[in-house]
Amino acid sequence: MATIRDVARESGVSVTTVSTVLNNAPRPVNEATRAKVLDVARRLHYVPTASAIRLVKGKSHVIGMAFPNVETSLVTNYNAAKVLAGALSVAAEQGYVVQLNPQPWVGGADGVSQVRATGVDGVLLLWPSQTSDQTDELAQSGIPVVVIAASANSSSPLTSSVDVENILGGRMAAHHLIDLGHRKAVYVAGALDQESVNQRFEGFCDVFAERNLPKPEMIGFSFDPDVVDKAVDSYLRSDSDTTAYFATNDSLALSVIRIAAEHGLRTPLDISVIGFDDAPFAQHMSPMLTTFVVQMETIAETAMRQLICLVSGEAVNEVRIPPQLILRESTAPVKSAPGR
Amino acid sequence: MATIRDVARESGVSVTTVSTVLNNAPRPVNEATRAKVLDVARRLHYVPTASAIRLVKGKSHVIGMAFPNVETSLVTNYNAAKVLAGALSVAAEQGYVVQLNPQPWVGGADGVSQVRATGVDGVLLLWPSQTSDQTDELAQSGIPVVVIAASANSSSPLTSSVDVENILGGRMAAHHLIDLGHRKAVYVAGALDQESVNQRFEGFCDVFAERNLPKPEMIGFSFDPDVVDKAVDSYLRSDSDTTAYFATNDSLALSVIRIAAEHGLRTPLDISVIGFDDAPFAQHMSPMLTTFVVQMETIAETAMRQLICLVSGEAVNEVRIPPQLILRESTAPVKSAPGR
DNA sequence: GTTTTGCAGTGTATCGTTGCATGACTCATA
DNA sequence: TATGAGTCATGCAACGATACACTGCAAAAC
Repeated sequence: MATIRDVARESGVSVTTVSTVLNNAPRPVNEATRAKVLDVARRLHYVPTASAIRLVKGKSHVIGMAFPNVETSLVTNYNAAKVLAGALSVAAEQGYVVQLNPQPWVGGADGVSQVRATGVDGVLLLWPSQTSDQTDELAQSGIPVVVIAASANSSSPLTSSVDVENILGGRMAAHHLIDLGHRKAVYVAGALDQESVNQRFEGFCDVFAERNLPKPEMIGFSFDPDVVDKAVDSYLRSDSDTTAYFATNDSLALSVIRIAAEHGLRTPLDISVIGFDDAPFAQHMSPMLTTFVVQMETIAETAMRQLICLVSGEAVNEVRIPPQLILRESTAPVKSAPGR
Repeated sequence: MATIRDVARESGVSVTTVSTVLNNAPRPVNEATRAKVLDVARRLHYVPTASAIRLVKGKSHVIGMAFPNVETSLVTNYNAAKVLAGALSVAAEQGYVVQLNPQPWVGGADGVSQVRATGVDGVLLLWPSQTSDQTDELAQSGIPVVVIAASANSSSPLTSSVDVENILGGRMAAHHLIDLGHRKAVYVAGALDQESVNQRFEGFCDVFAERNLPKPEMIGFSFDPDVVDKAVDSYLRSDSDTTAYFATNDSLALSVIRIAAEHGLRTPLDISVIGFDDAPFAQHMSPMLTTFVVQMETIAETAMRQLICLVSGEAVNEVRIPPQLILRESTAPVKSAPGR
């Protein structure tokens, strides 16, 4: 492979002049010299070495995307591919390249050093389960981080986050159900430690409080779907006048509908169910699920744009994207004569 | 950020010694010196600069994956995520990182220079639609290429490919249908220029020839699903004794079943249909589709392993992975009294 | 005549690793 | 007791591309 020195020697000029010509740098170069250099470079099929440029420029134009369990989440989590797609389109547009990191960078003995060692200009952190202080550490070592679908929890100017407006989502769900005449509602949590779960519950409860209605109960504190199923089952067994269910995600909503059916409760005739995320199956099931669309591509695009700003030294502000309520068949006005 | 020179100065030794210590290089270093260097490096939070290491080593440990239309294919093509997952797991295991390239590297004025400029050690090329000679050019400039789900068409020792054993797939489909009593079959092609389509047809026909049965017709030469639909429709209109359909992919198989139903033909009572790829919907539709499972993760893993071998200077041989026929409900013995 | 301006181009430092060189030893042999 | 061989510990310099600081030189401005 030809180097810039080869081109310089062959052209009879210094490497500086070759560099100046090939980069169209704003410095005067004699036209004859320029032509000569260009010709030699072409003849030798000269292509500058990427790592040499990155070394001197101090920028790699590579963005690292840190998925939790990349290998599995890409195939199982329909949002992962969307986020990737959104991030890629902006990266391409801005001349950046995306690198996928195999292991969860964050966490572990020395995650920060590991990230630094990969030479990325910035990190896009996807829904980290632990709200870690690694974000801060990365920012402190000069690597900007933008968190997607969680908050950054950092005061550093090198961090930001783009998340769903979860509290608003909870409020919208509550308004919708209350407007349909429902008075007693339950929130099916699924996973406890994700802040989004709590935020949606918060917004949900706020509206019930504002309307002077009883505070919804939260059930199903677990990652394990079986545990949640049992919680829903035992709740249905003990309770008789709850007519509205709000689940943190569509899988849980589906479970609620199924388990309720086992108890003789038809959706939406006897109960109304709202999910979250608009999973692919949400519009193919029966009844079609009323749920929230989260524009993951948009979120990822915004996050990537922010990250590139941070890499370029510009400041950014955190962004919250409102979810969109999609009215389908799983919610309906409460029966005029309540009680089974 | 501290550099190796800072560590050397602070420790009172040369950069060579620092490098030796930090990399555990097989050179004798005084124990006191070693401890001192280690201590200083820790105190200064020294992390070597990725691009500097890549520059001197001449290896980036980065593999580029070139998708056709990355942004869209990741969300629409269920195989894309699987390939990514498989490639990632092997890359992680072998200490490599995967980079996603936004544009189709291959094709365009100077795709080869572009790839070289990204500094990847090798390229994983996914089902390239044009069997391009760019593969050869890349290999000639020293960058190994492994093609997934297509053949490399290159004699360079720096290229390889991992593909489905398409001819075998075609043969298996033919054997299955003939064993069920079918005598007249049609192949629904879908896309003409992909070699896999032709290879499956080749294997399919071979078996019919061996059994002295009429050569199956190939219909639906188009990328456009509507055109294929029309071709299937007009074939059904003109033909009355074909009982078996083999489609290049599951979407087409689904179309065949739907269009046949419009003609009053029930699957599998009146006709049998085989698809290819085991799309997610194949086992949720009614009738559940008899189709071929292609272990895309395995293919991607194999391809990544081959690529890493090539990067390390080892030679490899092309691999063909046999597809697996999944018997479900869309194929059945031909009716004893044929003719509608 | 002196200073300023513009042009054309060169020299050097930068990152971390590695092949080669160097110096200070010890030990054995002549 | 010199000399040579061997070992241990360490240093020097080159690698590629760029940015910055610099050198001449000529012509124009004062």
